[in-house]
Amino acid sequence: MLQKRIDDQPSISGEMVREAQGILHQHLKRVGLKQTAQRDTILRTFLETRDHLSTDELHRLVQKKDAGIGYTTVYRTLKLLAECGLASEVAFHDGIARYEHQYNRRSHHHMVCTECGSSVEFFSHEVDLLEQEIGRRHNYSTTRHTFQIYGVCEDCRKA
Amino acid sequence: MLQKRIDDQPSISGEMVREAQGILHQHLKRVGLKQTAQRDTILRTFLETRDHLSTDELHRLVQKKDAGIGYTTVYRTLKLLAECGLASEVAFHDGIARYEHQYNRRSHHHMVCTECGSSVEFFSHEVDLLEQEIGRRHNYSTTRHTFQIYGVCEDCRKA
DNA sequence: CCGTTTCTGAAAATGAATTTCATTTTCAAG
DNA sequence: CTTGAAAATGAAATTCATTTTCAGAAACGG
Repeated sequence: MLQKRIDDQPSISGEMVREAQGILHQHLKRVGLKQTAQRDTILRTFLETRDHLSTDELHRLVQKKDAGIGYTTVYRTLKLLAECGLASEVAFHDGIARYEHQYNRRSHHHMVCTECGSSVEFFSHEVDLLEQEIGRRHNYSTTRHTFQIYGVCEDCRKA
Repeated sequence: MLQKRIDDQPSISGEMVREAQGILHQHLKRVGLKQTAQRDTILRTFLETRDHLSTDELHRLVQKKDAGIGYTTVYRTLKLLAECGLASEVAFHDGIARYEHQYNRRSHHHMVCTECGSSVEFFSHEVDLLEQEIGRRHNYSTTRHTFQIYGVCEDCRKA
């Protein structure tokens, strides 16, 4: 699935992979879980993409590295990554749960084409401020928000 | 499920029900479908609530009026209502699709308590402007957006 | 090493959403 | 009014992503 990014960075560095792995290992130790080759492979594969991956898509990528790793383990590891802040779920409203990197990423949002499913990321500090303001006004302690715009991209309008 | 509203109106008037029914009937005719007692009952029941209803919840309410109306028909009618702009889907990220009135409602958003599931509605014209601006900037013709804030409400913080 | 705890992955279960299909109803033309 | 073609209905079956189960395998503190 196509995806434009506003903050295109060079692909992930070995440095970042090591740091992320450290975060995962620390999290595992903290909650009394074990560190395994599968979990490391899944994390590495996840970090190497810059897409919004469904469990199924990540599973497919992981299998290219180690065909023995099953869907279930990918599913469970994505939950772990979300737990320790390395990934976060992002819902595009098409019935499939997707995850994206959270580590070292600025808060951002998505605009999704309802024709072809491609997406654009954008940043808006205003939205972050709005979360705080609304929370204050109604006495919620806010933790996060979702903001998505739906529409039709230029290419699909032409076709 | 508790729900605070910013724009509490008196409950729906007979006038509005008739107008909404007109919109539905016109839509049915336009796409070559037929008007039925079930569809009218479902629409009326839907309009009488001020909540975010799942198909299942609406089905339960509808059955109080006509126990013969099945889940499937409610499901299909909700899609019809969404098609003609009387309802719109709103996802609270708990795996259940919900619908709310769209007819005669100002554009609004939700803040949801992740502890008890209660929600507050709020309005923010800024968000509407943002949709337009981002769309223009990236050449999308935007149709809608979703914006939800998640947090913990005052009551749940106390408990 | 050893033993206990956790992990793994195939398969089964879950559950909301959607489709199927036999029957019933609508509605417009005669 | 009929009438019959098209659509609607609703119970049941299906789909499909997600989640759980369970028996064997691997991790790691002692």
